[in-house]
Amino acid sequence: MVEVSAETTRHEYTIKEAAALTGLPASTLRYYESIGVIAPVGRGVSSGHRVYDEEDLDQIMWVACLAATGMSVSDMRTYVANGHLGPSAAGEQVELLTQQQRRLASEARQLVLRQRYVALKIDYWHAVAAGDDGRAELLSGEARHLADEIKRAGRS
Amino acid sequence: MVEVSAETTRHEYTIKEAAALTGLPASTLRYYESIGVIAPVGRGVSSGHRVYDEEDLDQIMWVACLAATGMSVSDMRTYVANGHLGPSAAGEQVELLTQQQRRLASEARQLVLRQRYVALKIDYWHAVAAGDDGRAELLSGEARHLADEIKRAGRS
DNA sequence: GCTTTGACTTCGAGTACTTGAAGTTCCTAG
DNA sequence: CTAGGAACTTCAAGTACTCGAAGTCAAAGC
Repeated sequence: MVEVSAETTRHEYTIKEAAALTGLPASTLRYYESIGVIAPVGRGVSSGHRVYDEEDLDQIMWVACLAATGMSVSDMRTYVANGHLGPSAAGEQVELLTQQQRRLASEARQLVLRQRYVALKIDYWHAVAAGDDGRAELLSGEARHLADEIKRAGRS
Repeated sequence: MVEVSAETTRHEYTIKEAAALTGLPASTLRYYESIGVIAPVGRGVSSGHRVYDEEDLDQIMWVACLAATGMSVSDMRTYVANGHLGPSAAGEQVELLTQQQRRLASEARQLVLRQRYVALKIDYWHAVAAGDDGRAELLSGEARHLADEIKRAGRS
């Protein structure tokens, strides 16, 4: 069907793979493309399906960083249009990726707290079901304390 | 203007105070009330403004916790409704919470992989900026390998 | 060769807030 | 007592996805 490229092996990805790689859902990738935040992606000749290459992935990663730092889509569009995107802005890329790294770390911390909170609540309801009011009371207090911790972590 | 409280001090709060105490914006409190996630709040007789008491605050705290764990509003509504039923609804509560726990665990796995990916991308751009094409190539390959891993994890 | 399965496509509607407009009401100060 | 401003009210529209329906395309099984 498709003849093999003679020289470089060009890595290509489906939208699902691109989504897994960049952390953005496939629906969001389509949405971003439709509103012009990311450049139009190439299509498979016969299928019409989106085909992402490494360059696309770098671009999406960059946009994902902008989105993660709380930039609105209209601002992102402007920023991307102003040519801040691409290898020439490597320094800027690193800075935003570092920011993204911090955000992911914070997200991970919050996730752990939430997991503990949910686990606590499950214990609580088990205690209630077992009629152990003393233990239920204790766990309820613990959950409340943890809720405060979650809120504190969320503000950071 | 000084009210003569007969016995106990009844704590009452404006929507702004309730927002500050529970961590949810005032607009969200109004929204949650309008869709029935929290019970209708009492109103000032002459002003028509919302007046929150301690019980309201407890309920909102609880809903804020559910929201923080990423639960949908319709699930929250069910959950809160069941909460008033006491121990008899414990089974359903546990089921909902266990579902939430699984979701959070999967999210955590994805997060770790994404952190590694971003770290790799930072190293990559450092290498590009330094003109170290060999290292850049190497890191690019590693990123691709990690991409496969993320792809595998995404299927679970 | 045909059919089924599954991933992709677009498009329009739904979700969970969020913001803005326009209109009260509360409070403070002159 | 009255004027001004902050804070509240509702309601409508905007935002940034997110989902479901209906259709297309390609490889695997019979």
